[in-house]
Amino acid sequence: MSNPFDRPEALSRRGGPVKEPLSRDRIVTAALALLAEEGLEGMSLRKVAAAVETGPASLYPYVGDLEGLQALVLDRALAAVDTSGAKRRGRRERLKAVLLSYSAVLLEKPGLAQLAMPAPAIGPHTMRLLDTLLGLLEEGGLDRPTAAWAVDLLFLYVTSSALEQTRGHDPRSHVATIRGASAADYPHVHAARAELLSGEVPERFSWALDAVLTGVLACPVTSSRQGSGRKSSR
Amino acid sequence: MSNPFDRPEALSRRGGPVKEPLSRDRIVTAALALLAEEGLEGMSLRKVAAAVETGPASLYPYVGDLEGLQALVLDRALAAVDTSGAKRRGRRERLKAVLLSYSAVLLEKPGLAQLAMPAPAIGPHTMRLLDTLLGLLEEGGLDRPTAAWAVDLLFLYVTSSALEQTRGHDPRSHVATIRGASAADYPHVHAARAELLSGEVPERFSWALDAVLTGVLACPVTSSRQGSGRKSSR
DNA sequence: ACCTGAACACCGTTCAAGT
DNA sequence: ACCTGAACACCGTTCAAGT
Repeated sequence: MSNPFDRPEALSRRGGPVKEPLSRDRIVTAALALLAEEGLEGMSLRKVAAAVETGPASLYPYVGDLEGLQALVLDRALAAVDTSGAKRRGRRERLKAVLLSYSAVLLEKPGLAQLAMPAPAIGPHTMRLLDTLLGLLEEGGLDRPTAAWAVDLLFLYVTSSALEQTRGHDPRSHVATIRGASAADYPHVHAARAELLSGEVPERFSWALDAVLTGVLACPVTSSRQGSGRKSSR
Repeated sequence: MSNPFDRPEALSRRGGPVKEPLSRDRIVTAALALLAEEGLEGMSLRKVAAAVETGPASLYPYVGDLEGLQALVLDRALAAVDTSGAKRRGRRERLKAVLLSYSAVLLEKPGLAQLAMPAPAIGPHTMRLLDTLLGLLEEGGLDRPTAAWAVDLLFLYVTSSALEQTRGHDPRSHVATIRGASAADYPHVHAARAELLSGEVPERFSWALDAVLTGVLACPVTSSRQGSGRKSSR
């Protein structure tokens, strides 16, 4: 019952006050704007409250606690994911297009990937994305149990990859650490240091998606055993 | 230069005071204990300082800021990863054994996966793990460019998977959300709801590792093009 | 009854004042 | 010169006092 999407927001009185009344929608909008401008730590309850011109205590009836607000903000942002993917020809291309759109949305605002990583609660837009991916995977020829497990793997990889890209972390330091790896202590890293640092991000991301999709297609879950799935459909 | 492993720690005077002198090692040990007991937010600079009986300002010369302390704690914890993997027969089994050990270490203490996710800085134990994985991938028949990109993919997946497991997040709510998906709004989720929730965690994790490894083996990077890698060895 | 200012119990980081 | 207590500028959350 901790899912903030389930909790009805407090209603403002009819014929309300002169000032624009507070609402969950207004709060989430303000929070998303703050996130875009200042990143995740800029989106504090106190700053959001200030942005809608009230005290921090007033947000609680509308969005619950900080985690609730974050879940609402994430799902609002994911409304921008393009799940149509209609233009591409092959199903695999459509699948990659949806995943790329999801990744692009996460990368658009600085703190979004951080919010998405542990997926605090699933809202309607996240559900739409999940549903689309499941559909494309099944259309692509995966049996249902494999598609169900694969969608988790894909989500996790794309989200964590976006998180890695988002957090600047001065790639400098990693580069320096890898370049500085001695052949004595870390022979494989030393030998592969050029390759470890090679390639542009989109190139690597695209390769990784292809690798995961290829692997998923080649590893049907049902071939071993799959416990609780009820029907062995198709 | 922000890598805390590079910064020499302040030296305590020879023939120091009566009380056990402060040191980076003592601080990191205390912090790791705090992490184990209270989780990530229990490991605040103030609490760590209290644990070593000093004021919060005193930690700065030894570990830098909070991020520095977190990087040191993570790497210390990763010392426990078993990179030998000697017992298993096949190379793929050895690879999986190392990844499972890494995952197990992350899952042992509540906040570790959170620390590892964005990999703030790479310490010696992380490097050892990276080196081992690279070696096993190359032994397994991957060309060097592919192994270099694959190790990133594997790291990201295993770490984010551990993070997902660690953060309790009351799986209840996700279960309820997926169970409650209407056939009208989310047809694929509705149809696959049993499969989405099926399987034990280790089973799913093992399957995902196999899928990723299979995909990686089937998708050599060099087959397309791989920009900056210098030599096309082997 | 609803709303919210002020209070509470924390943070990370800095800096001046002490030894 | 080094070390650190106290101060600074924040947090999320609660609750009593106001309307």
